Formats: sequence, C-alpha cells, structure tokens
Amino acid sequence: MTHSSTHRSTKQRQVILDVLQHTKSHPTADEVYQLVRKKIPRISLGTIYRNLEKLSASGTITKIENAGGQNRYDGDAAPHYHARCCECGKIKDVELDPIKEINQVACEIEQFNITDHKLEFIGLCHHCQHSN
Amino acid sequence: MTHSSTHRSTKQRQVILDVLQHTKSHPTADEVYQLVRKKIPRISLGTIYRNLEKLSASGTITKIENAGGQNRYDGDAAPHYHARCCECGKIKDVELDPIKEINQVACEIEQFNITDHKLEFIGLCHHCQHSN
DNA sequence: GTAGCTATCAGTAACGATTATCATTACTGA
DNA sequence: TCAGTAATGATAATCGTTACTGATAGCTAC
Repeated sequence: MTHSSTHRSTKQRQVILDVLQHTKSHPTADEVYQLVRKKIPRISLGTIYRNLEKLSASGTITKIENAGGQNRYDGDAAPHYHARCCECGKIKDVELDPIKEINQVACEIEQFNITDHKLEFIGLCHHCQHSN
Repeated sequence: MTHSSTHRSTKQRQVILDVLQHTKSHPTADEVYQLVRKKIPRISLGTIYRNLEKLSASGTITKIENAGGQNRYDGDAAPHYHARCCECGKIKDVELDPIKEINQVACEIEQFNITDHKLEFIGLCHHCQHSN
C-alpha cells in the first residue's frame, strides 16, 4: 500500500553493487551471480535479478539492453557509449562524449518525442581479432 | 555438398519476404507469423524464425535486436536509424543519414576494430504520448 | 532492547521467446 | 523422371528472466 519508495540496505544489495562497481567488464546477470557467490555462497539468482532491476531503476547502475541475447550491467551510471564485440559479445566503454544535440535533430521527426538515444559500436575486440 | 550458395525458393520464404517488404511497421516474429498465416494458414512458427534468420544473415532484411523483449524485423536492408517507443516498443524509421565518420572516430579507441554502429533513439510515439 | 511491520531473502516453478529435433515434403539440377 | 538434400510442420527443449512461496531480517517506534 504505502508507496514503498524505501530501499533497505541489505548485505546482498551492497555486495552486488560493490561487485559491479569494481569490475571493468560489463557482466551479465549470471556473471554477477558467479561473482557475488564468492562472497555470499547461498545467494539466489532471483535476488541478483531483483536487485539489478532495482539498482538500474533507481539510476545507480546502467542496464545495457540490446546486447544480443543477455542483458548486461554497468556499474557506471553516467551516460556513455559502448562497443560490442560481434564475436564474443563482450562490451567495452567508448571514450566519446555523448552527442546531446542529436536528440534535437531527431526530434524533428514526425510524431516522436525523443528523450534519449543509445549508440553502440560493433566490431571485433582485441582478443577475437587475434584468435582467428 | 556443392556449396549451393543459393537458397531454395520456397513459397513460404517468398511470402515472408513479401510481407516484410510491404509493411511500414517493424513486426516481431510473431506478428510476421500472424500476417503470413493469412496467406499460408498451416505455416509453422519455426519456419518463420528459420527464414527470418536466413534472410537477415544474407542481408536481405534487417534484424532489430532487443534483449529482454522481442526482436523485430525490417524489410529495408539499407542502413538507417530507428526510434523506439519506450512505452509500447514500436519502432519507427528515422530520416537521418547514417554518420559514417563516427566509426573512424571510435576506431581510435584502444584495441577494438569498429566496423559498424547502431544508433537508436528512445522516446514516446505519437500514440503513447496521447494515451496518458 | 524489543515488538511489529514489511521489504527482502532463498528456493523453485512458471513464463515467453527462440532454437533444435525429426520425420516428411518439395525444390532443383542432371 | 529421379535422386539428393534443403526446407517444412509439428513439437520438444533450451535459455534468460520473472513470479510465487514461506522464511528471514532491516527499520522504526516505543
């Protein structure tokens, strides 16, 4: 009933957030699960999903959708672009300032109120370039 | 054996392609299924998926991936951007020339061989703007 | 501190989208 | 026409994710 805006601070949520913010990779839910289990062996995969959802809903982390199959999660909530390896699916941050003006440009399109955009680069990561 | 590069021409594949190329929307696999069934009532959903996969692999159509939700398919194979409604998930073409130069810029990022990019705008479509 | 409320938990079943399997059908080139 | 085989219809299996359950444990007020 009472609009539960409250987020309790639980050990599970803290560890999940900590793991995410201390990895350079952009892990899938399952990878987060494996990492967190090292600290909380009995944690449930459902708890991982629930907390990843809450954390991204509150803007603490970023959920990377469209990643070809599984979603990935990024401990960095600041807007930035990603590069995805079309071979292994790994994601890397792109050091490129977000182009804010482009939303304005796109806004002039018929009947669509643009509020945001996602730019994803596709290519081969360093590892996959050399494994062929 | 012989690398029969060509795909056989079947009635099912022709109808699927025809349906896709004659709709302005960007239907999901299931929506394609519903449309094709009007012409081939006994077609299987598996056949839809198989052909959509083949057609997009050969570059005849475009697969618009969307992790978490359903994929969508675009009869237009030429590179162009899309706008996605964050409310209903519908996709609309964006009349904006692809920015080719941006791949070059991103290429200068450490150890990633960029070959392509996807730019997707997020917002509210005309319908969802007025239904709230 | 502790009592009570309830968000969160672990465990697991259910779900939806997609893919794989398999026996049968039907293109295609000889 | 015929053989070879890609493609089909039907259905089972897979995979990521979400929903449900009773139990647990933060938080607040006393």
